[in-house]
Formats: sequence, structure tokens, C-alpha cells
Amino acid sequence: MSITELIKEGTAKAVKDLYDHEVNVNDVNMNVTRKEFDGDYSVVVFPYTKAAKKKPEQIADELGEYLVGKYDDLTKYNVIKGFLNLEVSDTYWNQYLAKVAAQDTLKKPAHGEKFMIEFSSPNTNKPLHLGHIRNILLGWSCAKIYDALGYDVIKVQVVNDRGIAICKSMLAWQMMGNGETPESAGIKGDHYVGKWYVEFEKLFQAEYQAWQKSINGHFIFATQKKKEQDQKTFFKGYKNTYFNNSSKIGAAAKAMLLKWEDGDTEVKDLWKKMNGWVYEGFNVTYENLGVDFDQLYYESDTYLLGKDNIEKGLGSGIFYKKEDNSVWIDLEDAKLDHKLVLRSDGTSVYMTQDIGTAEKRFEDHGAKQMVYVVADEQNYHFKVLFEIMKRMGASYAEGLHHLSYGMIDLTTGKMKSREGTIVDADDLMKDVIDAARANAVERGELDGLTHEEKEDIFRKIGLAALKFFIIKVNAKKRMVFDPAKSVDLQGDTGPYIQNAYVRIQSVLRKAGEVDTSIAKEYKTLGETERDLISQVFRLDDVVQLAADNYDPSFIANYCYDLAKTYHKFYHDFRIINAESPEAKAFRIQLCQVIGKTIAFGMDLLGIEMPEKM
RNA sequence: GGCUUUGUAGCUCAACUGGAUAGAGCACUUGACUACGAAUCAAGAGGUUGCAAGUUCGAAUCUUGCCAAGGUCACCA
Repeated sequence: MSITELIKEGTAKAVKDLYDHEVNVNDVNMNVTRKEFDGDYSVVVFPYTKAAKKKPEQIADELGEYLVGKYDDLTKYNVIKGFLNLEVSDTYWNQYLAKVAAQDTLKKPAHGEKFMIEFSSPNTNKPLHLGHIRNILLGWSCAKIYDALGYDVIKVQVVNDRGIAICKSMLAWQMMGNGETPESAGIKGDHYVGKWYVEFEKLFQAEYQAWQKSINGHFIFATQKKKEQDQKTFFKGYKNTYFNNSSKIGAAAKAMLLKWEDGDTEVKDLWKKMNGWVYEGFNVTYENLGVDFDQLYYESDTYLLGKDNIEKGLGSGIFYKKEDNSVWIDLEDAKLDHKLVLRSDGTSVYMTQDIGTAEKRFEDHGAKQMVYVVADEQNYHFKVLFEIMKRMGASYAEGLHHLSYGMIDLTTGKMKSREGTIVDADDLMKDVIDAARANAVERGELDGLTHEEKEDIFRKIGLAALKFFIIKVNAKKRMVFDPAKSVDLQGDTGPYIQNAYVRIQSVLRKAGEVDTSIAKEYKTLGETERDLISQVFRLDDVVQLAADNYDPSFIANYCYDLAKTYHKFYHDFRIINAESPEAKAFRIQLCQVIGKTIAFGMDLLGIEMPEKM
């Protein structure tokens, strides 16, 4: 039994014995003792005042007396207000440290339960940007966390490879590309295709602007504007209607999409070629970011799925049909209104596809848990989707989860493609690595290493700064991204934690072979030493908490706290020249365990540790 | 307007899910490198947790009402 379980169980037993009152072990209110007080764990005794009919201080005193008298692992207690502070024995901590030191992995054993997680989900008409990075880091980290808990994790990427957007790029390239390729242009494939998407938008805007000044444009504005609406706002809102109804270039793009749907070979070939360029580019980005996927689903394969499910649901009365043949679901009793699932012409919508894809994924892998990492603008969509799956009787409906995260704002405002304020993923990674390189070169700790070794370290440091900066923020919160701060290397940052790890490796290298078997003879643990072990003890809880909440930020903050305590320990205690052989053995073992724990925790965030920096 | 999320130090974030005097980093002021790496440590200053009620022994956290910001209310994806 672990020390926290022991305290909870002991407290429940004590309350029963002393006051004849039943307490559920899990209801015992206990937390880590605050820094300013003595002790390791604190039990809150207020809840027992009624049953005991005594003052909190007296209850705490009696419970403390009981616990310390009964359990050897608890050595001392003190009472402040209604809080019972308990001190854990040095022996317990020492044995716990030795136990962790002996483990070759901190992962939980595999139990075979499947966990599927979808993240990234890019469109193929544009390169990845900062928003994707947050998405990818969250998805990747959650996958790692569930893997560490013993799940069989399946990482999925859904590629939105079809639709009007990619047709725009294709059309622009066809019109103006003259057979150019990313290679001949010297541009990364995804950026290259993105360039043509922008070219299309330019053409369209030029056409749209001209139209606005034409007689037709004036007529539409005069007849359709809402009162008090100025020309600019009106035409902003009218853009899609114009694209669909009046635009020549829009008509051409739509014609291309229709050809694509008809399986026109010329269009399909072009589509394959340009998507191929994009995938090459994406793969480079993913590799630089250090992530990969187990399975890819292409929307071009799945966009027709779901219709059968709708048919089936119509039969069983889950959906209903309107006079115009469109199919709907009534979710008013779940406070979700009515939702269209099939158009009047029988074609599917986004929701239809998602229903079909969910079914297909379950058929393919049988994962009872499926997580979608998607920005919070789609909260409503997923509420509806999950409700529909439940009503359709999907066996896995309870295991569906939307990992919703807030969008990223820049210090200068929102990211908007129209205003050119998109932060490109490739540029960003290059910038952080450059910053790390500049800093490390100035420091000069890496002299003597080869060029490749150095570059590898710069990459690890730069990415650690970027990744940690993003992932330390609670996932569901909107966050502000300041490029200057994302390359910070001091304070609450990835490199700060890496530095703790590097110091540990440096000490261990210098110490050489040390016999740690006498570590248990060390009986006078200092406060910071106890803190470190009790923090290592917390790891399991933190990982579980992060998993339950689908939020890696818990682990990021934990790693920072641990590194901070280690830095303090490093400053306050001599390790290699410790006051006694036992103390040295103990501290070396402590360094090993902290190093292992930091590396483990950071790996769950997708952050690598360098040996030197 | 309906539904929904978020308001914590100048800035960026925490607060172990209702517990003790709300904590970190950055920026600012100061001290510590001839002891294992100063990307470090130590200290100072910085707060009416948007506002107001309520529940509770106890509220940043729960409830309600305001205020502010974001999202969403497409036969788009």
C-alpha cells in the first residue's frame, strides 16, 4: 500500500474507532502539506466535527495520535487550525526511492484496451500553421499519456484532401503554373500548393472588386442590403453567394469539383499530383516536429460514408424526413435543436460523413475510446455528433470524446489568413532552433562536439522551448502566443527543465561508478531531498489526472516543479563530495531517479532531452 | 438575441478539482560563480481573483444576476 492510501485508510479507520462514524476512504480529504508548515501530507478534519462533536483542533490531535501510534511509516504530526500535518518516515521515502530506481520503465504494463485519437486533420490546400501545432502537440501528448497507462494507442490523421479548396489551388496552377513543380520552383510542396491557393484568391478578389463596381453589383447592394449597412460590410457577407452564383472563376472551380466527383481522369491526375506535393511537405513538417501517425483516413475515401446509417436510422425513427426530402434529427430534448443530416438532393453534409467515419473507424480498430482533437469552434458540432451516435445505439458512444482546445491569439491580435497574420509552422520551428543555436554558441558549452551533434542539440532545445510554451497552457483555454517569449530559455520554459536534466547527466558522468546499495543507510533526509521524493511519488497521480482530463498541461507544470526543486537541491547539497558515503550514494540515486522522471514526463509531452546543452 | 466558453500581479500562466497567508516565470530592484554546469540559486516589490449577492466551518473554484471578451447558431467543412 502506498503512503497516501495508508493515510486515507488509516484516517477512515481512526474516525470509525474513535467516533464510531463511517467514512469512505476516497472521501478522506488529504493533500500535500504547504511549504510553510512541517510535514508531508495534511488531512483536513473539518468534515468530522459533526460526528465527533468536538473542536477541529482536538479531532486533529486525536487522529494524529492514533495514526502515528499505529503506523511506523508516520513519525510525527502537528496540528494547525483544522489541519493535521503528518510526517512520513525517512525509511519510507528511502525505500520508495530505491524502488523507483530499480524500475526500468515508469510506464504501466500493457492491458490491451484500445484508445484511438485523431489529431492534426489538415486541409491539403495550405501548409500547417501555429494552430495545427497546438492541435498536434495535444494529440501527440495525449497519445503518449494513454500509451504510458498501458493502452493500445492508435494515432489517426484525417486528411481533408477534397472539396472546393483544393480545386481552387488546382485551377490556379492549371491557369498560370506552366507546368512548374515544387522542385523546379525550389519551394516545399505544401507551401507551393498553398501559393496557388493564394493566387486563386487574388484572382477572385480582383474579379469580385470589379463586379462590386459594376451595374449588377450596385443593383444587388441597393436591393439586398440591410438598412444602415455600408457597402464594405455588405459585400463581405455577400462573398460566398457571389462565389456560388455569379463568379466566373468560382464557376470554373465548382465545375472542376463536379468533374472530380464524376471521376474525370484529367482532374483526378492533377489532384493526385498536387496532393502528392502537399503530403511530401507535410511529412517534412511532421518529422521535424517529431510526430507520426498509425493510420490515415482520406476524406476522398470517406466523404460518401454515413448515408447507409441515415437510412437505417430513418427506419427506426431516429431521423425524420421533410417534404423536400431532406433528412433531420430532432435533438430538442437534449437542448440541441434540429439538425440536418442529409440534403434534399440526397447528398451528405459534414455531419453525415462524421457519422459514417466513426462507424468505419470502429469497424477497423474496435477502439471503445475515440478522441477527436479539434478546436473549440466545433464544440456544438461534436455535441450533436455524439448525441446522434448515442441514439443510433453505437456501442462505443460513451467513449467518444472531443478534446476541445482554445484558439491561439497573437500579441497583435487574432491569426487571420486574410490579413496575412498566420504563423507558419515551418518558419516557427526554424526560428526557435535559430534562437537556441545563437544562444548556445554564445555560451560555448558544446565545443568539441561534431556539427551534427550540435545541430541535434539546438533542435532539441529550440523545439523544447516552443512545445513547452504551448503545452503548459491548459488545453481548453484560449492562449496568447508571443513569438519572442516562445524562444525564451530561462524560467518556466522547456530548456529550464532540460537544463536540470543536463546537470544531472553531468553529475552522473563525473561521479562515475557509485555503489548505491548503501543509500538506505542515509537517515537524515533534508527538506529538499524529501520534497523531491514526494514529488516523484506524485507522478502516477499526475499522469492519471492528465489522462482523465485529456490535458497534458498538468504534466508540463509537474515537470517544471520537479526541475525547480532539483535546481534548488543541486544548489544546496553537495552530491559527489557529500558529507558521508551514504549521503553520496543516496544523492546519486536521487539524481538518477529525478533524471529518469524528468525524461519520462517530458517524453509524454513530446519533448526530447539532450545530454549536454 | 438563444446556447456556450473564458475573465487571477504590468505581461504570460498556476493553484493537486471546496481547504491554510492565492503561487510561478518574464519585466523591474538587489545579492551569490576558485565546490558537482549561473540556461542556476537567494531576496525585494507587485493582488478587493471582472462586479454583486448566495450556499459553506471554509469560495478563485459551487449557485444566481449583472459587466466584458471569444465561439456558435449554413442544405460550408
